[in-house]
Amino acid sequence: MSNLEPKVLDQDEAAVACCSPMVREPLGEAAAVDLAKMFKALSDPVRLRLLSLIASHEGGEACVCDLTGPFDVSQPTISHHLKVLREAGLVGSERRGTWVYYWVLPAALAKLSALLQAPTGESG
Amino acid sequence: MSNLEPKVLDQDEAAVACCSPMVREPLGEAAAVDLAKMFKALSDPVRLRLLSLIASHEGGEACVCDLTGPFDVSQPTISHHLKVLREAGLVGSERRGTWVYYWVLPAALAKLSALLQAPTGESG
DNA sequence: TACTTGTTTCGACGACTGTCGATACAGGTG
DNA sequence: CACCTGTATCGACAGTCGTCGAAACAAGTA
Repeated sequence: MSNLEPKVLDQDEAAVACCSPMVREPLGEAAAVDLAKMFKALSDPVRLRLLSLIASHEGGEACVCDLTGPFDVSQPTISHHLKVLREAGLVGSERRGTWVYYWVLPAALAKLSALLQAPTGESG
Repeated sequence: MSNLEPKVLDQDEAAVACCSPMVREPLGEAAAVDLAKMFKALSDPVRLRLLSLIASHEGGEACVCDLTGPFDVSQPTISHHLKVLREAGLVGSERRGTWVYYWVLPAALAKLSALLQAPTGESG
């Protein structure tokens, strides 16, 4: 098909897609609510470090016992932050015997990354 | 100088660079604090829509008068959110006569986008 | 069973956030 | 000057968030 006529994207379509750069088309209200939850999960320094600690850990996953050491906050607080990351869909978790392991869900990060992609070469 | 010897990245350097994917190396505490502020600015649906509305607006910039219409919140609230975006370094603004114009700072978005880039092909 | 270790949940507290109406400020017009 | 429009700031309020200690739950060991 030709693209002679300009494509018209309505808000709903942007909301469903929700993965294309936000600089190209306005975000729908529903998509914004959904994405805001993910960004909120990233809006705390401890959670940001937790995420990168998990992602960069050997094997791509880390036990909670690996994650409590590097922080000044209590272990229940770490557990709380991990729960926030999990409920935001940014990490997965599984119990194996005594320990609970967490890993990053790459698709979620990629989704946010794509959304923020800006045309730096053109307008910057 | 040659770069024959392998480069060693310590935490401090990661904190300064703060633009490489967080999945490769743990984020430093200072970098995490800095980045969390930006993500916090993105953690509200109204601000997310404001940002995409500004970015996708004709000419890459939008007057505040273009931004108050699409929302159910009051004008002072929009002004507040724009201030948050500006103080987070995500948008720039300038007064021209009666109107105030806002535009997206692409480098900031690119910085966050790069940080979130995940190796989807390898581990996902 | 009792005990130990790893992890989550609970309840509480202070701090921060999003929202509003009222008000102040900036700039154009008559 | 007075007046109007566009935008930002102020002060207040309800709701949310990050944190803690205490307690509960999960799983292994003796």
